[in-house]
Amino acid sequence: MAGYDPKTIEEKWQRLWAEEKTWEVANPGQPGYAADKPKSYVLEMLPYPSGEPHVGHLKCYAVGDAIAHFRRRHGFEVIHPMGYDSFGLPAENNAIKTGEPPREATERSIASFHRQFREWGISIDWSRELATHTPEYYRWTQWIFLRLFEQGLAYREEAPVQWCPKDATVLANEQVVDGRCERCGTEVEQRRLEQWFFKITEYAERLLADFDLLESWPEHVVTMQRNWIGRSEGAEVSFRCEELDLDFPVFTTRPDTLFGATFFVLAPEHPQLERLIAGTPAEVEVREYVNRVARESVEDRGDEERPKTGVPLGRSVVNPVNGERIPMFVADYVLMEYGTGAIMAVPAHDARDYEFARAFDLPVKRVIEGADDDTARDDDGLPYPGDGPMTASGRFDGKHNREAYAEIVAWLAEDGRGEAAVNYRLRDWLVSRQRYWGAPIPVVYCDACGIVPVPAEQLPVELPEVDDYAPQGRSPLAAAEDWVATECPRCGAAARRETDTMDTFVDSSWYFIRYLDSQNAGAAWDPAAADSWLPVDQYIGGVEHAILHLMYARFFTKALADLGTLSVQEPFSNLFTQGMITRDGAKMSKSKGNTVSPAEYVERYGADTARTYVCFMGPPERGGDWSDEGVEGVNRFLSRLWRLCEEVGERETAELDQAASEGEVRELLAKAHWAIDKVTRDFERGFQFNTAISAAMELVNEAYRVKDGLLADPGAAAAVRFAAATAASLIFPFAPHLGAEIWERLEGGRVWEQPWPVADPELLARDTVTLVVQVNGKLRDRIEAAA
RNA sequence: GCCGGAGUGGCGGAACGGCAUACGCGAUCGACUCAAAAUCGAUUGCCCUUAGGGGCAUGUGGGUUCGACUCCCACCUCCGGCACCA
Repeated sequence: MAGYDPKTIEEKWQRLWAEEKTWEVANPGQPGYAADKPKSYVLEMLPYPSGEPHVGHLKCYAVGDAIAHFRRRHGFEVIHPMGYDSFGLPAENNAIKTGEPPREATERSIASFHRQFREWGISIDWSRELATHTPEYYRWTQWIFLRLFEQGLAYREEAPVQWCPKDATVLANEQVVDGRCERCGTEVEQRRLEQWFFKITEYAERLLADFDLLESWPEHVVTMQRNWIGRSEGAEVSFRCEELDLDFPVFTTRPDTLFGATFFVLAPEHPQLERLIAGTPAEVEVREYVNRVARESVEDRGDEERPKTGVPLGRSVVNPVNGERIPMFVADYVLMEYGTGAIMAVPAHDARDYEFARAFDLPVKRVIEGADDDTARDDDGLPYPGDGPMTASGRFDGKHNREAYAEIVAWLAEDGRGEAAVNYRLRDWLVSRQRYWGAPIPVVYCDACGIVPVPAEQLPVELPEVDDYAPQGRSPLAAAEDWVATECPRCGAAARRETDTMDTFVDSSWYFIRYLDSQNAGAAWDPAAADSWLPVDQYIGGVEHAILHLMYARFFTKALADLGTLSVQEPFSNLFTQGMITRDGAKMSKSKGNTVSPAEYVERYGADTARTYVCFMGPPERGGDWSDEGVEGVNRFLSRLWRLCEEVGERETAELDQAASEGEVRELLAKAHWAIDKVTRDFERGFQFNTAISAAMELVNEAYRVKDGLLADPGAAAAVRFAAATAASLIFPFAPHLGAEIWERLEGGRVWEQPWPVADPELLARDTVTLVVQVNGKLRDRIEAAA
């Protein structure tokens, strides 16, 4: 009698799945297409191939694979693909450090990921595998770029951008965290550069509205995106500088406080600033201030604690509601990126304006009375951000400010002094990267024709080989002179290629569509394939992508739908975010030396143990601390299940019906049905795999309790066999090799071809309804009424 | 400051408003061993009691209910996100 030997079992089934291509599914029009089955697209976020897979990957794919298996056994045709997000900075930085070309390091890593995914026994349709760094893939990334360009959704513009001096590249706003580069932690600087942008702001409203189309996303992810988009309702109001005949529109969420504006502030980057100060006494001081601000780090500038600074311009604007002339300032607390880069300052009702007014000794004019019970902040209760009746506001005096709000906007709109407006915090997506290891932007610059898109038939614009990957403030591609020099596709004259590459988030914004038709050399995808599988029914990944990747992919889906190439508005109808695994309570990192190598555990305990453990640690959406003892515990359980199977496998067993009479045996059968019911419910309740696995453990424990002394009886042996087979069936989504092996030994055939077991309500009732013990009159009445 | 999420044994964590603490880990004792490992069995929320038994426990304080970890109100603590966004 051999013990549980995962190596033999796992190799056997992995070979079989590979040979039989068990998990491959066909598209419409292909042989084997399951037209009559409901479809389900189960997808885990594709890995970024750098080095070896870590436990985060193990958890993500173990959870995703369990979901895929559940869906299959609930009668769905499941598409479950895999690929690699293989462009990006780490491979390039490694190249700069070691001299190894990024392609080589990346492809080695991909090979390792691929091999380990197979060793984990993940049920992937490998015929659809893709890697975003291959010309076969990025050709279509470029194609999408050009479609967006045609629609005006990709545009080139000079803009102040976030620049990381260490990585020598610009970053998207989303990649700047606390004023630092998300990747390397260096403080970012501001620079003005010509860059490519995607006009995601045009979709701000739809990105917000279409949360309604989603079936199930974690509330906090939706909230994070909502905050990021940052929709504010208010009004745009024009203030006029009469001396220079210039209008300065401002955005305000508080048009009801317009009468309280006592000064006016421009951002240091405001384009009209130069005109306002040229030749005035303020000129020198303002320039110095602007230069000083420009040198400051984004982080320092964003510090709320810092005292307010600024410089008067010596100019004034007229408040359109009352004709008052109010002085103009430049101050760094006003941001060029938000609104119009200029504000009307209402110190009585805004904390920042109030602070500035105190620092510069400016008048504070209250226009909204506080409620009676308002506890004063300062001696006079200002700044007061709340509601109340209007005062010092001309014809609006005495009205409640909420009421006056709409009336003031309407009044301004009558003669074009202002109008209702909506503003977003969201900015356009900066996609240019002055880096080598990315998809080249498929554009040519011609002296005569300007920006010329590369014609579709000339795609892909292949990434050339270079020797030096180190960026020097321009893309390393600029050094590939032969490649840069080209001819204009429009007029044939000498022209130069764009040398920037695309942000890798562009690559990953559409990969889930390419999976559906990844071998298609003639198109990005076949619309019939996309229609048949999209949207992704269940998306699984880390919460760290809550804003970046998930919002970009939503934007792409909408833009592609508008182009007529997709028929869905949202890419992922259900999202599941798995929690992070820590070790000794800390985030794993190589520098801390607390990493866990999945390969090591798979080698020692087998993939089934490793996979089941990460699903058992706790609720999968929550994080958990890795524990070697916990792994042992799961391994113990699988070994016990194996032993149960071996022992019962040697016995004569009767028909289950004949066994079902005796008390203990009946109890075991009830337990099996309870476990079936529990695992099913835990899955449906949001992938509560930890408790589902617990139920399987309880079933095995119960089988052991019953087994001793009863196995000699063929009837009892049949019940134990039933319990073992049931446990194997239930555990299959987590430990597929062992589940398949035990099922084959006890029942014959393939467990994944069995429909998911359904609990017998009669046997269930026995276990669950006996719980009413100390019943009082009322409850007993209710039970009797029900019975 | 704003927005989310969470508070249950020594630990991870279970509980359609109905036996709180399932399952796992750890710990203690025992069986098998020359011994260890593995395996198997027993015990394991806290306090009191020789025992039988009793008392107290789901962050804190109230409320609804025959009955509350669960629902309602207030508060405390921790974690995550956003933050000079006008």
